[in-house]
Amino acid sequence: MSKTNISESEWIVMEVLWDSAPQTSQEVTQALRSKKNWAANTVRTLLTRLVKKGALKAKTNPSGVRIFSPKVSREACVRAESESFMERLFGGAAKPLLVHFAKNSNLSAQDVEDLKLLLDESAKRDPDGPVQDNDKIQ
Amino acid sequence: MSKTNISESEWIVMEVLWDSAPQTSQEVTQALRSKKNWAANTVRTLLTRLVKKGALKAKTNPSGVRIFSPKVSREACVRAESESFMERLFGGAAKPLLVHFAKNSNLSAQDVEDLKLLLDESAKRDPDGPVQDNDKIQ
DNA sequence: GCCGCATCACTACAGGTGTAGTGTCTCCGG
DNA sequence: CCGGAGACACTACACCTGTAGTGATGCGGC
Repeated sequence: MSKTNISESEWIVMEVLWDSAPQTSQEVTQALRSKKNWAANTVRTLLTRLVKKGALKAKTNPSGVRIFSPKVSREACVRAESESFMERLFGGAAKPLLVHFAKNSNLSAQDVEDLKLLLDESAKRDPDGPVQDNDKIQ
Repeated sequence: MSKTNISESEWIVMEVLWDSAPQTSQEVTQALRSKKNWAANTVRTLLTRLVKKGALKAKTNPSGVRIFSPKVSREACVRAESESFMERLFGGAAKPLLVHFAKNSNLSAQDVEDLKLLLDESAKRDPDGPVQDNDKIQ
């Protein structure tokens, strides 16, 4: 629920807040000055929209300045986005996705090692493996 | 280039055409009837937009009926979408992405085996691994 | 005490999306 | 030859996005 739908620009703003919170709109604008040269009002609009969407919470201090903090964790959002991405492009199945990225990326030998270890652990956590996640493939 | 920006609904239509082409708008509508109960006009609109975007090509037969085929390959689109997804959520780095999906999916033991083999191959293709794909991380 | 700067809420506006409805034309069956 | 079934191009329209501009307001300095 709370289908938090964060757009691309909004995501960039969220990153700043996930990186360090709480921050005022001015601080966020500053933090973004290098990558996106957005007008202060643009950032404010994005912040306001994110509050309305429930992704951020804002406290207004005595002088009326809003101070923003994330209300949803980066992890949760990444999971949600990843889920929908996997659904869209790979019919909801993780394996083809992993195959795709494993093939299309240049991983260092070290990366490959790390990933293999991780896969082993995942196999250990789930010894006999799911029959098939048919429930997800619908 | 040809920044083909395919929206979510459009993607669903593309899947049908990637699956089997060429098809008329009616055939596509039929094919989608089960998952999305779209009006024929809705499908037509999506098809038209996709042609305008250059993702599909249409031939009009003598009786004025358009027959659609993909103009871009599914593979290329998946690559492009994956690229931008990886950029957005994982700063363009494949490894954290793979880690994320490896952790958050239930893979069967068989899947894990397959993936490990694939990783090995990828390591073989690229024996010493890239120093780091700094060129991509910008 | 007044001015300017920062901040806020509100408004704007064009282009993309989701989801059709309308008006027109054409072809096939009677 | 006419009417209905489909197809087509256009139009519609609300909501989302990206990117601000405006007008009110309050605080800190002179």
